[in-house]
Amino acid sequence: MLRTHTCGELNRNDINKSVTLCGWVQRTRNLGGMTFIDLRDRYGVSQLVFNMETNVKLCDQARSLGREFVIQITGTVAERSNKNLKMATGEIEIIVTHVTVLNTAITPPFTIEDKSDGGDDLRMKYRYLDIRRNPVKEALLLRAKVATATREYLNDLDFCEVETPVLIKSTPEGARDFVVPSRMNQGEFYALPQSPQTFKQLLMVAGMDRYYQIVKCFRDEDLRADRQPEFTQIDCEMSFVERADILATFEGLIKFLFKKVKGIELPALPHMTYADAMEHYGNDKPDIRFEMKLHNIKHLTCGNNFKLFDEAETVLAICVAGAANYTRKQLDELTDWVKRPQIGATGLIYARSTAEGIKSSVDKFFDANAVAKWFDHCNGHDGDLLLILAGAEYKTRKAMSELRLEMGNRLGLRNANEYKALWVLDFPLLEYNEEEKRFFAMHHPFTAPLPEQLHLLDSNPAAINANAYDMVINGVEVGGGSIRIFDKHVQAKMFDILGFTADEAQAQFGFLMNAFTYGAPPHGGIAFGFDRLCSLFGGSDSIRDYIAFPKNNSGRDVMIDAPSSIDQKQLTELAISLI
RNA sequence: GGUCUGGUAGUUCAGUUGGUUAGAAUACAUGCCUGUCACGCAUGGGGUCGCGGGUUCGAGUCCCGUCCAGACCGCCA
Repeated sequence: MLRTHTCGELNRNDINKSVTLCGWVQRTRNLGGMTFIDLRDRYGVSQLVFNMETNVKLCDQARSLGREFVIQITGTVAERSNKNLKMATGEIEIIVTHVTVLNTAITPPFTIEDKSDGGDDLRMKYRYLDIRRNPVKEALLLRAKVATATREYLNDLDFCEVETPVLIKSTPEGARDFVVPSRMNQGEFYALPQSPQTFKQLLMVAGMDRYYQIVKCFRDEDLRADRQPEFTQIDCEMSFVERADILATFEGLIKFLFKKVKGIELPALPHMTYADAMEHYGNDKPDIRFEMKLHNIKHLTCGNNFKLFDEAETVLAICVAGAANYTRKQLDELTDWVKRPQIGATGLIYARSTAEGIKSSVDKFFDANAVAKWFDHCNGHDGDLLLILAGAEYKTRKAMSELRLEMGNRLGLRNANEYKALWVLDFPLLEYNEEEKRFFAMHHPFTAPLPEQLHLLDSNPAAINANAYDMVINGVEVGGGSIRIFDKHVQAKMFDILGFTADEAQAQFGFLMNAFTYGAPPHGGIAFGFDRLCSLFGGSDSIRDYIAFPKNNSGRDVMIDAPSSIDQKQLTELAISLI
């Protein structure tokens, strides 16, 4: 070992010990007769002292050390005369007797400090320097902690971690696949898994009973702050269970993680149906840290010759508690906000309830009594502000959901240190696509209908709810899953409803349907977005902070400059010609 | 595919109505300084104003195009 201790562990108990440390030069403070160096490693920072009176040559050597030089020093731990209580090692310093430069370094493109002067772009290009910084390092350590705790919980419950292949078969449903050409099978392609879905179901057929895997998944879709082309899931599956068993097991997991990682006792997770979530929050992943529910006031607004409301499919209101003092300027600004193309509302109607009475932006059409009824319907009181959007059902509900979250942000109701988790249940099984004139599976084609609705598969499949569930925390979908179809006839019927011919189904998923003929147990599972979970624990909106080497907005790794073109020889081997 | 925002020193940014030699902070270099810890002080070097075109006597500034980055919409079973 090149060192006896780390830079973060020494304290007053180590005084007079002779130690050897290795690390990077964080900063040099040259005071003339005396030089201080902060030496940094993964564990912390220790101050080194060099004194001109004691050793001129050593002092000169210390002064010549540049930022980020890698050095090894030997010296004696001493108590500081001036203590720095802001530092973990601030009571001691090392009186250095010997310095070895292990490596020099050129000046880094940005400062290696907690609050770096580097922009995102630059920090990604030099991610290996970025990770030297505390915030990024801590994020990776947090991630490792979450992974360890996950394995601890699942291993204790006899879950078996199994690796599934990364080179698999492309399937048309769902997200775009990343594809990999096969040299040995020219003209054919592997796909990278969007999830190990079919493999974990096959493991259930194989009798593995309880499986999990912390696994990379790949989706070739456009990116967001919380979406990467390769991301990590905690992928789980269980046999001989019903929905309640899965919910209990993985509610247990999330509670365990909160306890272990954050020291928080999470209360029991409430259950909410998809229908209720859409009605009250306009959203299938409601943020229930605050109320401000959506109310349909269409029935209270008809027949007053106000064309907008009369012709609207839906009139939705939210009651913003205590916001009646919003100024005209603020309301105009909110109106502009909802009119942005991303939200797409045509306008915003508001009403204030104050001690002086009720005033609305539609006073011309509705008297105070009429508007008072709206307030009553929304459980509003004096001092509250009603915000109203009207229009087509789907679009208006979506816009109102966005407005609700925005008001939550503006009023500080979305505290990153407060956690409200819930289960959303009973999603529709199918979605009808108008363009393609066919049904798509809302979750995936292996999701079982609710048992009591199984008979509707023939008569009215659109009315069926899936035996599926999402875990939502603070408005973030952290996990989702379902009880699976394990009957080959039901699975065949499902493919039929989704518009697969028997031959197509056999070609795509024959391996699974064949497996189901050999005795598939009832089973179900769930997958958690591991990166999102980590960012939630870390209190950040961006999962990139919790991924060691993330891709940028355009799916590029700017550090290694990937993707990149390949040479003609490689293309020829693969029998690929570019357009 | 679309909307919006940004691109000026190594870095983070400012730059007025289009007008003299494009600034600040920090980083870097040199010198001074014996208790600093965001050390201090002094001096210095450092610019293809993303790129291309246009308007103009004159463009960092206005216009068009393009590239890059970020946020969002579409997309993400």
